[in-house]
Amino acid sequence: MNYRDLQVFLTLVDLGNMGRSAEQLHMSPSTLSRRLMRMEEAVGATLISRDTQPLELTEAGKRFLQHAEQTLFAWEALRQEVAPTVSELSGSLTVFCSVTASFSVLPEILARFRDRYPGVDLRILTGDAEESIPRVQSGEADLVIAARPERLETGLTFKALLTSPLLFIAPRHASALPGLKQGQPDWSQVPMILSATGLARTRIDQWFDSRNVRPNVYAQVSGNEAIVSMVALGVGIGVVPELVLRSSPASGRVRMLPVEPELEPFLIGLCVQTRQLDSPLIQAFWKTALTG
Amino acid sequence: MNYRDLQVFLTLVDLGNMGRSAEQLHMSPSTLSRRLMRMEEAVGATLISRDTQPLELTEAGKRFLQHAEQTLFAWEALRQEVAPTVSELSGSLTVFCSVTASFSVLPEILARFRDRYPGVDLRILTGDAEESIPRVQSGEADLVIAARPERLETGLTFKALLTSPLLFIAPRHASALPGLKQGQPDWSQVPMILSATGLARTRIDQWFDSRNVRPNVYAQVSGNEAIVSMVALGVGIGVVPELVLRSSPASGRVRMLPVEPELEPFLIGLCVQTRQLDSPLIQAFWKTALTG
DNA sequence: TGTGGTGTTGCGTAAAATGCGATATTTGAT
DNA sequence: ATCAAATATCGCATTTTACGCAACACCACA
Repeated sequence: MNYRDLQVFLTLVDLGNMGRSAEQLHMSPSTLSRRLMRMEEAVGATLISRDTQPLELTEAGKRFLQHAEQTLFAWEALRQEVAPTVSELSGSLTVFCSVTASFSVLPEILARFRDRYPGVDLRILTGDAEESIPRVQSGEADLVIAARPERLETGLTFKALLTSPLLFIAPRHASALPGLKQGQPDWSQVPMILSATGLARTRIDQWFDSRNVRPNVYAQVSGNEAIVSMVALGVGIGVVPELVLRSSPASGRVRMLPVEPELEPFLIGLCVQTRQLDSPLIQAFWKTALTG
Repeated sequence: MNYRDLQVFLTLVDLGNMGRSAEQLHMSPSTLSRRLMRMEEAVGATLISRDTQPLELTEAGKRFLQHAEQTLFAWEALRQEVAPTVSELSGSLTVFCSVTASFSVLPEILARFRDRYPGVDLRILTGDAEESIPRVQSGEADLVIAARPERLETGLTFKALLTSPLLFIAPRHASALPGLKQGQPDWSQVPMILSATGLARTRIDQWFDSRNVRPNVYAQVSGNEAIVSMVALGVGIGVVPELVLRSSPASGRVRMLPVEPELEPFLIGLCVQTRQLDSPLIQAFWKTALTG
């Protein structure tokens, strides 16, 4: 039994559903399931009755919940109390974050960091992903949260946090688009809505090249979010990272289009000038982001 | 950070010494050292100042000790409270334990078991290791803690708990034994003190056979403890499991004799009739013994 | 009788913990 | 003062553990 388990249990109780909890905890349902089983074996009793929805705590489970809350609270208090100088860390840190990345990891990292280092003046810039590398190189930004570029310039260090597949999306209903029936679309006909620039565009161009197809580019958009909206309107087919799709309000009016071969997924993570890794502020952020 | 870590920390604080703590916790000093380092990283502060002997707690360490005690206490209370029927387990369980095994694992297992299942009437028999298998087969004993025999009869299940090397030992001083100078002894000359029967004797006989030597057996003894005493008196060379040697009061007057090849080590563990593994009492003991 | 959603299991793989041996440093004894 | 024993830590190879994926069994609901 470890403290991470306790946190996992709290989430599970809170959401009352394995799948959703697994998602929020960034793990697979099977892992979560087995983790709960291990906890139950450690306690020596069933904690959660699975035969109802939402999941329901057993008596032992309620007792364990109390224990978990108390212990985690005491643990956090201890860390706050004992951790030296760490909370005295102060200064200013500029983080550049691509819009795509800001949907996923940014909120969590930010919450943890603000909690741990309230004295640090944190400035967040968001913008197009392709600006990220120049910004960190020029020193405008100390850190970047963005997709890993094809080739990483020397002097930069990148550490992945998560991956997100690049997906083809089409309007869910009314597929009255030229070249789009069932089966594979006719790529030379169907109107495409693509990023104007950036890594996603590079990947897509490569994909079409490798199939010797010249796509019918209907619109070039800057900003992945706009792509989802336009596809939802039925204008054409688009390509966006799954992350963007998931958090888009228009995702319900859009469907995934399976293609072969799949586009190489986005690798989203932290990027920083290697020689800056010694700086206490940057080190603090780096660690906060990497250790759950 | 897990609960096992907390227990480890308590032991470390109690003994004030890494090596001894590692021994008591059945782990290597390096493991213990790294474990402590991990804890310190998790807390965010140094817990124990290493530049003194005995080890001394830092301020953060004292605070953490308090947390560890509270948490473990709450955890044990929870288990007691919540574990179903388990504490109501009652009946009688007869455990046969070889003398060799009784030096190592028995006390710990017993302590845990009595603590967890106070209602069970526990009878301990000790005796020669070779009696153990017949006893469990005949049903005189429900469980056996002993060395694993060469060939395990069908219908029996064995689970190892620890290993202990078989060692040649000689008198520490006054090696005025015939055939024993520096270097390898003259095995046909040097007087040997061996177990009369049992697995140890089988192993030794095989060892001499493989070297085509007929040993000069000075005395055949029943009971490994007596061997240590006789060797200490300077009568001859003996062979005993390290476990016996370590807990013998005469171990200081005896020295190990490195030989090639080494004798195959003893495998000490739990043995039970396979079909009995379903019985709640036996299952309880089995689990208690196996899960630290 | 599907159909979408639930939690669980088998299996191959990736990550973490461990032990052994070597090393640097300290402690104690002569 | 100096040697010897003991102590904690580091590097490396191995074992153990946890994980994700995919397939599965189960349930409600249409």
